[in-house]
Amino acid sequence: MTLLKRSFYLQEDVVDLARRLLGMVIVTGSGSGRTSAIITETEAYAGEPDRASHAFGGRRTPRNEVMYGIGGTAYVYLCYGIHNLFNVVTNAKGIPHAILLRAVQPLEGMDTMRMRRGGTMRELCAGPGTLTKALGIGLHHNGVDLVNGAIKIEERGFHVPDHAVIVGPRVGVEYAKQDARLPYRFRVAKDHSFAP
DNA sequence: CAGCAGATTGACT
DNA sequence: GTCAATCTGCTGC
Repeated sequence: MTLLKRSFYLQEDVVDLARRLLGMVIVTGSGSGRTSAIITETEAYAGEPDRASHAFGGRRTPRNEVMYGIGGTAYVYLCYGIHNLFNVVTNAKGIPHAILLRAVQPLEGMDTMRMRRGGTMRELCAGPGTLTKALGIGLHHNGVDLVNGAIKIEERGFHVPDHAVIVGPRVGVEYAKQDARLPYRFRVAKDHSFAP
């Protein structure tokens, strides 16, 4: 297994990076609270020109400030006042690209995840708000370094072939007018099984 | 400063 | 299917 390097996150094509994050493994916590999961659904947010992005038109607020930081940083924000959503910031400092994680597949620490989710019998990590809860990601992780911090993303050889990838428009961005239907959402087909 | 919509979820009719 | 929960930031008075 290989920790993704800074150079991975500094690449310019955020849509291509969103596709390539599929099959990567996100690791959080430590000791008995260690949890990891395979990334199975992502969405790209392409910075200032993208009407669906928090950084559209160069918008800069306390909330989205870390989007303007260097690639390889975590952007965690509160959505609907309730849910923590986790994004990977990409590209060079000053370019607010980000990739939202919408779903992951539990790999290690499922008992811990279930506890964090309040013992629910539902899917543990099937949405952007639930996966952060299962992985123990909160607002205190906003701005943490993914290359050398409390959250890591690793390449473990879970290859996702193109035929197993479903590409489509992003969810919940109907307000974004002409950008609402861009094919920036990537997800692994449900029947795909990961084999290293 | 009030009102409202939002990269959502889960409980209830 | 409907709706409440409840924080951030934008719009308009």
